[in-house]
Amino acid sequence: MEQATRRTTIADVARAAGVSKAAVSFAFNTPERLSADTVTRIREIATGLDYRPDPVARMLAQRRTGTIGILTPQGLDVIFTNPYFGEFSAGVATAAEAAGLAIQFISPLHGSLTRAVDRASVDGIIAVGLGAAHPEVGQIRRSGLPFVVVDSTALPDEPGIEVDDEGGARLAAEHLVELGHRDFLVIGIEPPSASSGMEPAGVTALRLRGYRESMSAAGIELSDAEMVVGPASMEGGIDAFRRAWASGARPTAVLAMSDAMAIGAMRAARDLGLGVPADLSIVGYDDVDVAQYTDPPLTTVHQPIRRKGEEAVRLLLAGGRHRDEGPTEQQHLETRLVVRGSTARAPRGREEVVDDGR
Amino acid sequence: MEQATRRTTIADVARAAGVSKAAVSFAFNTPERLSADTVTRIREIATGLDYRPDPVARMLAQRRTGTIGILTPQGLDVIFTNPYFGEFSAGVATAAEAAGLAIQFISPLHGSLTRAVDRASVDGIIAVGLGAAHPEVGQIRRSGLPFVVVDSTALPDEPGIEVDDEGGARLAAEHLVELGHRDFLVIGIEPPSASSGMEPAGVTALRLRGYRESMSAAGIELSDAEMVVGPASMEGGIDAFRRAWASGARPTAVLAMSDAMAIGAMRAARDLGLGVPADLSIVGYDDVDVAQYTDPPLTTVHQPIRRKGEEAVRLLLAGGRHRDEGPTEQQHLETRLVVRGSTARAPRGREEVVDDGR
DNA sequence: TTGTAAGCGTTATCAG
DNA sequence: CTGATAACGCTTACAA
Repeated sequence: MEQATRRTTIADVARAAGVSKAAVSFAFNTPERLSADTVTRIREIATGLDYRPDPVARMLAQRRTGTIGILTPQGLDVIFTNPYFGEFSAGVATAAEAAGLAIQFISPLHGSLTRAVDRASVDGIIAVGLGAAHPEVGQIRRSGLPFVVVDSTALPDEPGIEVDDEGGARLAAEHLVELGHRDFLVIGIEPPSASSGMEPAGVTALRLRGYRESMSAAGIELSDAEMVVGPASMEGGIDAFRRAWASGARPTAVLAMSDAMAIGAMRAARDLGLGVPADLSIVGYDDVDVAQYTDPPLTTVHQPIRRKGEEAVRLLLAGGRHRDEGPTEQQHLETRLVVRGSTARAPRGREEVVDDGR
Repeated sequence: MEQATRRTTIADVARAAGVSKAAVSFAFNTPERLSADTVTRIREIATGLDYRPDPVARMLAQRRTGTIGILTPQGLDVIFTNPYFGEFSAGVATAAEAAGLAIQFISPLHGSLTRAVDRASVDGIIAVGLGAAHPEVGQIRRSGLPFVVVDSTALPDEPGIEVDDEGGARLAAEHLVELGHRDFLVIGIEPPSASSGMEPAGVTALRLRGYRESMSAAGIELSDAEMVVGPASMEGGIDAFRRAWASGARPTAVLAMSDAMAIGAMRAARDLGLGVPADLSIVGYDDVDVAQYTDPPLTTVHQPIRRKGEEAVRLLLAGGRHRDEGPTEQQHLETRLVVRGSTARAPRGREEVVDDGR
């Protein structure tokens, strides 16, 4: 994979046009500094020679790459196939493109995120799902690169985008409680260290708290046995539900912390002969695009995923955090419940069993 | 978004260690060329000064970026939210990571793909879904960058990955014919120029031919009215089916050229009160992950999406095409039908109406 | 208006 | 075996 022939350089054009390299540069970047006809002459010769400035050389000279990095502790293979992340990236891409910036994914290289950060040539970083345990935050801060964090509640000191995870979870559980459910199964997202999960442990804690608030308001306590975790994927959801079922859980409602897992759980429940929502209600989280296309359509907590991405870029461009700089900026986004078809009143027969719920 | 303080450069380290810049470079890249203790001394000083080589400078000097580009005529927003592309990218990422390469998306910048190509700093390009109408192929070829094409049947002269699109389509239609269906609706992928579609017009033609082959083998001719196109997304599928329905089409089976569209069509059909597969059978194309999780699970044509990505990288690394070089290499991949729950025998009542099929 | 020359931070060449 | 020195290709003060 080597370049075959030598590219035309700015020197070639300069020589051919009988001008200096600077003139050629000006002809492209600051035409107003040159006489109109010199500009056209240079440009003609340049196109004739098929000259295109080398982007790398330009980056070095300008000391900017025109690229912003999306940093994640997960591998690209899981990132690219995760709808939540896809939509987030789409948001980032939209805003970046508008600003004329390219985007680059920074993901563990041969297992090392640190190495990946060192090798990445970007002007700023959007770190998503970084936990407090990730030393990369320090690394980035030391590097002096502006950065913002997303889905990283464990890093309250960093500038970043916040959404009301707890509030959303509260709404989800409340909805179920109002429908008469008392036997729950919570499906959480496994800590990022496990490498295949998509969202950070940070939001897991927050959402769990939200669930609990609504439940205890109704006099329900969630036991440890009523929660199971796994990677935020459809397979993860299937697996999680099966495990819970195998260990005796017989919920009438499940609260999944990601739509992907909710969809998986739905399939697993069906495979076990349960009707959704007749026998089992399911509420997801994120309101990913596909949530509208499952059958039944998924009741879930909506969060503005794409906007999160866009705002992250905006915040980064607006300053992010410079090394040793002042107070941090935070951006808050709303979350709301979207009731669709995967939830219904708790089944009659089961409702009896409720009170010994523990 | 500017860098705050100056980074430590190789010169700083050299000065501090009392050696030349070259020595410092060697200490990291070719330690064996230096005496053991000089190496450790230099390295200590380097880490003490928190020195990390500037990736851009390194790229310029080495004249390689360590990055391969994924080129698409669609915008990143559609790319990132399309499961087919996500899985393909995941494949590319896997192989790239193994080779220590980063990946970069090259997508129209302010509407211009050409501009994006010029600005991209990559060592090689994987172009997906480029039609013959895209002048970028010439641009890349002229640039001397190695490249391979994927999903670009219109470019038979370029090295690339081929899958048996036609054969897969044949199987899909055959399956339906065997189930007694005679009234079809084909949902195709809209030409790339329309900008929101995901897959190229090239495969549309190929798959259509496959459908037709199986049908005419059964004495069925597909009329123009029995085909509708749209962007390869779920919304595209909904819209396509609705349009067809509105203009009077009453098929018992639909052949969708992408799973996303098939899922959308399924939803649209349901919304119109049709049972799937009782009243309407649906076959998709691609066998994207989600196809397993719809209800009913989608019968579809499987193609090895991730492997396509991996093979593309392998082919690129193995040579791709250099400027003005010899014969092209091609890679062929299989395709097969996966029968799941979205297809069933044609409904009795309808089967009568068949023969006036046009 | 245009040219000169000094970087930008590495790696690679080539004497010592 | 080391270590100056020259690329690498472009931008950008500063001169002319």
